[in-house]
Amino acid sequence: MVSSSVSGEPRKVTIHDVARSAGVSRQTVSRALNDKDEIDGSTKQRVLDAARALGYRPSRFARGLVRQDTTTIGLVIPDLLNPFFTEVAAAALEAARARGWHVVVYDTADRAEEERGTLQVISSQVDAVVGYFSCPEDELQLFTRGMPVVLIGREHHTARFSSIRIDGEEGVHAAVAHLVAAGHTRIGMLDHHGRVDPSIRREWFTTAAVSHGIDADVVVGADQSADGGGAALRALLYAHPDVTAVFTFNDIIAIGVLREARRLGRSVPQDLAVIGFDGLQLGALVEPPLASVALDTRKLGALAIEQVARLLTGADPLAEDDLVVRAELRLAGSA
Amino acid sequence: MVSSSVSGEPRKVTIHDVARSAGVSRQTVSRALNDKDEIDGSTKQRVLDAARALGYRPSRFARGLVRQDTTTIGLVIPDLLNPFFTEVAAAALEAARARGWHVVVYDTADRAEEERGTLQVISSQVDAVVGYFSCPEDELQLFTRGMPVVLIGREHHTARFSSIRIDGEEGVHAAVAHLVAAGHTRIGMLDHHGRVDPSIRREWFTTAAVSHGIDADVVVGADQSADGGGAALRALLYAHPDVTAVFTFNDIIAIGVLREARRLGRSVPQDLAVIGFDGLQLGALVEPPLASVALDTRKLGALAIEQVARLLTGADPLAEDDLVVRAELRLAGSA
DNA sequence: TTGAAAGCGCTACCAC
DNA sequence: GTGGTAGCGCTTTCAA
Repeated sequence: MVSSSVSGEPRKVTIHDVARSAGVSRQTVSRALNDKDEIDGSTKQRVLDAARALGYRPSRFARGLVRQDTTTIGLVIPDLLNPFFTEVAAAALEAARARGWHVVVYDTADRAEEERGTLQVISSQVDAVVGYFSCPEDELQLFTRGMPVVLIGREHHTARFSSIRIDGEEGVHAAVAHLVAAGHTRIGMLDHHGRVDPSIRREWFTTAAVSHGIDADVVVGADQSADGGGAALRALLYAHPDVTAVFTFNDIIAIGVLREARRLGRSVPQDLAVIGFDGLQLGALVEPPLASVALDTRKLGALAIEQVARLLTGADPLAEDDLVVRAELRLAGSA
Repeated sequence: MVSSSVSGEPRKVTIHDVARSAGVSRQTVSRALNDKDEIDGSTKQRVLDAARALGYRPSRFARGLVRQDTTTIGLVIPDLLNPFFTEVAAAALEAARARGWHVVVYDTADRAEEERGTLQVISSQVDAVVGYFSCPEDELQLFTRGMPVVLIGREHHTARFSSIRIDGEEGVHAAVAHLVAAGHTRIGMLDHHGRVDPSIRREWFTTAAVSHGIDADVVVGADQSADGGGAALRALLYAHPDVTAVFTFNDIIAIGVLREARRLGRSVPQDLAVIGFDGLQLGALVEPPLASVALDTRKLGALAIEQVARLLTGADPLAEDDLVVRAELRLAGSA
């Protein structure tokens, strides 16, 4: 039993209803609403009044169907509250706006489940997808069938999707070189933890440390939060009291380190030099300002959007070599 | 002269093309793509192959037209990089996701021009609008004709639009009371500047100060940035060297104050107590942690979405009294 | 200035 | 299991 007109659920007002109510044809309504010239002033007013009275709003689907001129892309972010992703999102938004595109933002809360749900729903809502995904490529491909996809921050390029790779090798090398030149011989790293394998950022650190002839195994895992950074610093200093410099997986962790160092009575950078990774704007707000192996997040977003544009129009996509953002050491008070 | 098939611009592949290519009808294509049961496995595969070969992707407009079940709202934010708006945006996204809605995010870069452009374009892309607008109501109404609109953070409710009001009166009163109880008699405020009239937050401060019998005119304008906060603190201390406590327009400014105080050799909270406004998560990252008259940004976002939902379904909208988020004093290391 | 008709690309509801 | 037909709500020809 389906009673069609229960309370609430006001049936959609269409252009037809407005036409009837104003005593004109649908085309005339369309003319009035779209500010066309070929319409009498009084008729137009009458139509507009009727439309308002009925609470009419044109269907964006019907309209989009007939004049297909809008591009909408989906931006998938693990956590908008994480400043790094905020910066990437802002950059992508800006680049998209420059092209007149619309961006639907999805925050997957860093959960695979949400990621899947987003993928399900996204394919019928956007023309292309940009963002971060942790799920396997097979699954990704399954849900995005044929839709252009650009992954951000993948460690390696993949065969099936375009991706923007982050290359921090030189930057991390420069960071370690700087610390060594400043006289540090025991440099610790606070890697992220929780995943099984060590991060690629740790690999960069290891390579750099080895090439400078210093220990590369003074590493402790940290939760990716300021609190996590603080706790990890304590653990690190407990295990290796002779450490005088720290490189961290990212800036958030580094900020926790700065805070914890102060609480421990260690002054930065005299007693402890700190270099983060990401180059967040946030790093300038703390005291001392955070040195960091910095990523150009705007370039990250712009590149992703550029590649999507090419994929969408069928133009030659950018080659892998061009889809790279290199991190650069940016010195500041903390080192 | 219209040459229809210039290079680039690949004409849209429709379900019809796929049907022809696979030698089936359009309905069968539809069935294959939508995972319906009533289709032979091999047929399905053939259709899927054809679709992929042709690079077919269903039109979201056509699809949306026929099964109108998706709600998309536009979220308009002045600056996504501003942590406060980031928090509001994240909250709105979360609330929208809980309802299965899509959210198109527009960053107006705090420019009236962009705001207008966004408004122009938004009306044909979303079912409702939530967010911040600085343009006059007339203009707003012009562009949003009939579309539900919920304004956030307006100082007063308006007749024409729903709005979520922020009420910091009690919170600011509590902040001043706390400072007075701690023995402070000269409390400065760093207001935002750039606008003509003093902010409503300043009014709250004034009221609270007067009611505690202390000067309410120790006020300096600050740019809404950490640097602005630092500069304003210097100006404030220069003009009023006896100030021992500062209340700021927002947390960003307060964080600049914290940093500047350290540089000036003033320890917080001993030499200078600091209380911000907003209650950003960011406040917990600095040292000492920032005391603040805190807003529940999640409630802000959730309320806005809730009201949009009511407007959209025709349910009874929330009354003005329910569309308020009250700020509460949250003490921390800085005060 | 206005109206009739066609069709955008897709899915739902029937027949077969 | 598959195909025809009829729309979804709108704008764009083209006639009147």
